[in-house]
Amino acid sequence: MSVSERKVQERAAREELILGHARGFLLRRGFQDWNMEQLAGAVNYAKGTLYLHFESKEDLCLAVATRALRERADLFERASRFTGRTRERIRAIGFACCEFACSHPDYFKVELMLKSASFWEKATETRRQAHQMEGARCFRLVHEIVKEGMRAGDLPHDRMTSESVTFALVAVTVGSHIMSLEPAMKLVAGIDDPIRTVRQNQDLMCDGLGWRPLLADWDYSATDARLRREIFPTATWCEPVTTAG
Amino acid sequence: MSVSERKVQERAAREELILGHARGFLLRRGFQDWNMEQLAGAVNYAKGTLYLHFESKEDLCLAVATRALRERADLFERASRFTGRTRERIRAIGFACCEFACSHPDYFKVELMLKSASFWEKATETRRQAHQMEGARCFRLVHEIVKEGMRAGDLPHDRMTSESVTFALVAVTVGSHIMSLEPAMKLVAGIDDPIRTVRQNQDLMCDGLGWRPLLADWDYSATDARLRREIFPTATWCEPVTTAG
Amino acid sequence: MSVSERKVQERAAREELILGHARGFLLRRGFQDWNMEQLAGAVNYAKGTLYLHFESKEDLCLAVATRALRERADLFERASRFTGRTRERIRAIGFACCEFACSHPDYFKVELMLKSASFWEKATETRRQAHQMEGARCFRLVHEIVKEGMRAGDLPHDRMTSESVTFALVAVTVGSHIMSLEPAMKLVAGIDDPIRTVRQNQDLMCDGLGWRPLLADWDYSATDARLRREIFPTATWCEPVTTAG
Amino acid sequence: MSVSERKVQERAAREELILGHARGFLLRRGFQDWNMEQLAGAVNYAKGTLYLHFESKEDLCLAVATRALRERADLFERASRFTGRTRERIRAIGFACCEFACSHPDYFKVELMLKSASFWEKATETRRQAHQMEGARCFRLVHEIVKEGMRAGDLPHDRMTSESVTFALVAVTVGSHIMSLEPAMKLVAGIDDPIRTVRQNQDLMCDGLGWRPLLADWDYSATDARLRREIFPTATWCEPVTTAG
DNA sequence: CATGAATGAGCCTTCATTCAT
DNA sequence: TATGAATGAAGGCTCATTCAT
Repeated sequence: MSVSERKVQERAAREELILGHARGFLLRRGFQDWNMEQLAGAVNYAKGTLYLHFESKEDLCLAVATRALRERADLFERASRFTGRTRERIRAIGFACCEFACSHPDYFKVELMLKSASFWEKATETRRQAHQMEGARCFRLVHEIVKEGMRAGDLPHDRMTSESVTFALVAVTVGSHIMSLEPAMKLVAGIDDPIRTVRQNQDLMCDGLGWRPLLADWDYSATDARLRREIFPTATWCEPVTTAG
Repeated sequence: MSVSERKVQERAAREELILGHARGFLLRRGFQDWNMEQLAGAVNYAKGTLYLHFESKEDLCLAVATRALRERADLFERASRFTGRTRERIRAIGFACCEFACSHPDYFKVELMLKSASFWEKATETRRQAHQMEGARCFRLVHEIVKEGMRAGDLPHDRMTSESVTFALVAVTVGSHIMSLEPAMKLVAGIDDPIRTVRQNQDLMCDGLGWRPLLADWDYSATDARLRREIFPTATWCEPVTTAG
Repeated sequence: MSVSERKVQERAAREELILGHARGFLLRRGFQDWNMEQLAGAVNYAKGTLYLHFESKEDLCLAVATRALRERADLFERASRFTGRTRERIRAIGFACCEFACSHPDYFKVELMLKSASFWEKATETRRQAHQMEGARCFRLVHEIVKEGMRAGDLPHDRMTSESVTFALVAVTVGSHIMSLEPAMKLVAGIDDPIRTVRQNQDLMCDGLGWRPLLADWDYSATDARLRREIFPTATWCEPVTTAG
Repeated sequence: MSVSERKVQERAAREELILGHARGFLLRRGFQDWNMEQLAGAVNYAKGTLYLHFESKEDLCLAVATRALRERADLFERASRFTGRTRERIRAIGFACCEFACSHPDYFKVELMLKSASFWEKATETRRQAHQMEGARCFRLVHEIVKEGMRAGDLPHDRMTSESVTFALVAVTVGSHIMSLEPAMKLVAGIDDPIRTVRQNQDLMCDGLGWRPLLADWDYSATDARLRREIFPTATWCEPVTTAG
């Protein structure tokens, strides 16, 4: 029993090792510019061993994406436990977003890749579902807060559906992240701290949605301080001073 | 003379033909899942002929993207001629965005592709510059209106730089387009008209930015009607009735 | 008549132009590293025009080689008219060799190429024969002098056949030329004047063959002076002072 | 241990197999007229397998040439151990030359190919150096004997440098080999035994250089007999009766 | 006659995947 | 179970040659 247990553990550890290195490759070089041989070399296992864990290169890459997405959802979940007014709570999600972006810079590059290639055909059905599930989890966690905001009267509920509001928040976040990646954009728009920009845009969208208390009516730096203390005490990300308040 | 003229025209026509089919391939199958032979077959020319027009597959694909981006910039330019309050004018850009998205659904898929691969290394310098120029043109046209909004006092100028505002608008637009492509997202968020969603999110962002007149204070359906009449009389896109006003 | 004459002349001139440039390409880049398009560009005619003169790339290259070989044979013929003892006369051929090598450095590179590729299959039969004829002409001119040397008693006729002697002379000449091309050889053997080396080796071979008067018994610098005066007054090649005598 | 040993052996054996067939192709068809697929077919391995051994077609071909050159240098080395007068010793090298030519007829075709193409750019640096090293080894072994000949007073040392003498010997040998390849030359010069012709020309050159004892003053058939006995007992090449002595 | 656009066979090389050991 | 040698399909690109104008 203990032997088989250890085997399971070792197998999991190795899978983790592979995924970690694959993630590095994926972020740095995209999908084409590396091959399974190089990955095998990097993790110090044989090529064949990789195929004991993943059915194909696409399968492996999808696993990388899913694992990241799961971390993201996990962070969202933790952020969901934050208490306070609903706008404070959605802000916690935004914080989680940034925490995630910090430890996974360029994650969206990977995510984008999934949209174009023939990953989905070549990946395992199981893994496909796993990925969609994590995506749905992220959406749901935001959606819950949105719905509560409407119930609480913080957020108008007669203008838009809760789904549309959720979508708007997701869109502004994803868009901000992606455009931040663009070096030309950074230059031209004078963006020196991409993550802060993401948060700012989220704030603007919340204000636009009429989610109270508006930026002008509340001291969100206090919220952030509490959030950090209660939920993300070990946050790696160092938030700069907000000037927009 | 007439002969050489015709030749030039025929060459241009064929280039158009190639670009058109390449665009179709790109949208439907991404970059990997087709090859030059198939494209040659589709346009009914020989492989070598393709290479009389484009130096490499990457070069060709970049040309596809640039052509689309140019159309986008052209539409922005036309929209820029719209008169009225600055918020109305930025709305005209948003309208142009939608007009573009209508005739180029999935354009952003192509654009995203450019971010990840090693296109840029393998494409001609000329074409690289052409692409960046069109991108800059789009940004600048929006930026001009933002700056005027600030000058006119429609848009607060002490909270954010004009570049940050522009970036926020770009981000929400791109993000909305991209997320709309996601079938899962459509389903889960109940999005039936993606383009309307994009416009709505732009509106929300403008409100969030405090760009007056706010959605609640102005009848933008009248603006839209005038815009259609004066600038886009032949708009292919049929805007649904706005419910958010 | 005058018109058709001019046409013939123009055609010949153009063929000459093409051959001249092709020779340059062949010498500088071998057979592979240039294409018909580049050659057409260099001579300022269209690709198709090249094919009005030559049936294939191989055919063209063979023509280049043959033309050079003909010049070589022509020089040999002129050298053959030199009078004096047979060893002086064979020396005249050696002089012709060097004169040729001077105006066609690296000619042997081209000649070597002919040995390996599938030129012969792809070239016209006519051209094949032309090439062999010029080669035979060169051989014959040397052979005649060798035979006369034997008849005159300058060259032993009981040790070797006249053909073998001729072959030995050809071999030492070709070998010296080819090895001179080798940069490494130049370096290692300290060869600063390849052509002089060729002549020296020819001399050594003649001595080895016992062709009188031997190097030690005759003032060949006087022979050379007369040769220059009588046969090659316009020799481009400036012979260095012979030290071996 | 035994397993890995066998693997190494098998790998070496296959490399040998590939090189052998490549050599055949190279000799029979030059560099252009065959492709890697055909070679793969000939050795009954897949195309990809070839690339496990060699980085490119050029690399492979250079390896063929180097391997042959190494054998040549090895034979030279063995010949160098022959004792006797220096002219006898240089004759031993000539013998080695012929022994090599016998087992590698047409080797010079391959060697010539290396001079013209862009092999050197596309081949591995390692292999480039290996080739040059073997070439230098051949030259050095001859050079040593030449220098000793001068020291011993067998060879005049005031007429030519030792390097020039070495070069002359190399030139006559290479030239004789190459011209022997020419079918037309064989015919016209009545060469029935090319190798004997090479040796004869070497002898003539030695005589021309004044390397004692001259052909007329020494019984080299006795030397040859001893050479065969002491150094090349298993010589595959059957020397014909020398008529020139 | 001269052109040069169009052709398409041909080739080297890569690399995901398999499977015998 | 882990390996890594072997595979061979696939694809981008070149270029000699043709032929309609």
